[in-house]
Amino acid sequence: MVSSSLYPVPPFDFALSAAIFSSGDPHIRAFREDIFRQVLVVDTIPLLVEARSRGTTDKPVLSVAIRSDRRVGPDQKKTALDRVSTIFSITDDPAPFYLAVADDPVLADLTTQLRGLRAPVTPSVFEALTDSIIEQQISLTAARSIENRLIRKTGQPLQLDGEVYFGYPEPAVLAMTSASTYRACGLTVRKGEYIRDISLRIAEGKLDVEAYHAYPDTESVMQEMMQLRGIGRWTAEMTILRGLHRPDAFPADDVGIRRLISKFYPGDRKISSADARSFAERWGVWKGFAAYYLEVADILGIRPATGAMR
DNA sequence: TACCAGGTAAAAA
DNA sequence: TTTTTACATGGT
Repeated sequence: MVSSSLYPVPPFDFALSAAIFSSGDPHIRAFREDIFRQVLVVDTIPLLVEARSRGTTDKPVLSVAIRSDRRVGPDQKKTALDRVSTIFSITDDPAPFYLAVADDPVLADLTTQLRGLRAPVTPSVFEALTDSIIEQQISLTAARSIENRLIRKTGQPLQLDGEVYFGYPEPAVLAMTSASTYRACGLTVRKGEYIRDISLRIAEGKLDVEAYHAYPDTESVMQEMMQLRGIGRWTAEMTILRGLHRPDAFPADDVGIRRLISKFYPGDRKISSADARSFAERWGVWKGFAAYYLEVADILGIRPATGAMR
């Protein structure tokens, strides 16, 4: 076992940032008893990373243990640590975001109550993309159960201490996964086709979704992603927010986000996608992070101290 | 039981 | 060109 420390940019609240994984599958990715666990596949070797806080919100320190059934080299260790840094976006400075929403009474209060919360990022763009496809239309609970079945069925297993953990399947694996397997995991036949087609193009080297990180602006990524079958505006925005960690990606078509705006900014009627899109302009380039703070506040039952009307 | 839930592509009109 | 429909699971 290898252990290392990471030093996030403060303020960083590890327990708060990891809370979203509290209900996760312990053999895939979960936060239990103050420890975050996830399998990362590095150079085809599955590693179990265990991260816990050794510091405070203002002096944050993350202790990361890396476990495997094989020998872990220094390069693999570094890659795994980099991915943990990515997952919790520890190099982000929250200050500009907090400053930008200071004029919004609701967000100003929520960013105070949730100080140090980071929006988690998937270890790869590919993972954000496939998860977002699975989450189309159905409830998050239904989607999570389908995602977990697919990962257990196709992901790379890692045996440690009599437990079996699963890493997220590589594109090459999902490219070879049969229609009946996707269907058995609970995906629609069509969603299985979307994921398999995209995975195949990646495996063949005809598509590089990880390269989206280098694109200069969110709009250019959107346009490119929406050329892919199965990727509409909602899926592109969800993927960019969760996989690229771009603060300005805002899925205005999302029924959950619209419900959150209605809840935290009570108005006289339900809001449309267009309403949500124009409403979010108050948060400027930070609209995606703002939506995430609303979501976590909702999950944790946190209410703003001061009410605000639209 | 029926209906809705972080949509999308394809068929029908 | 615009509108309608099929899809699959989990919760209410």
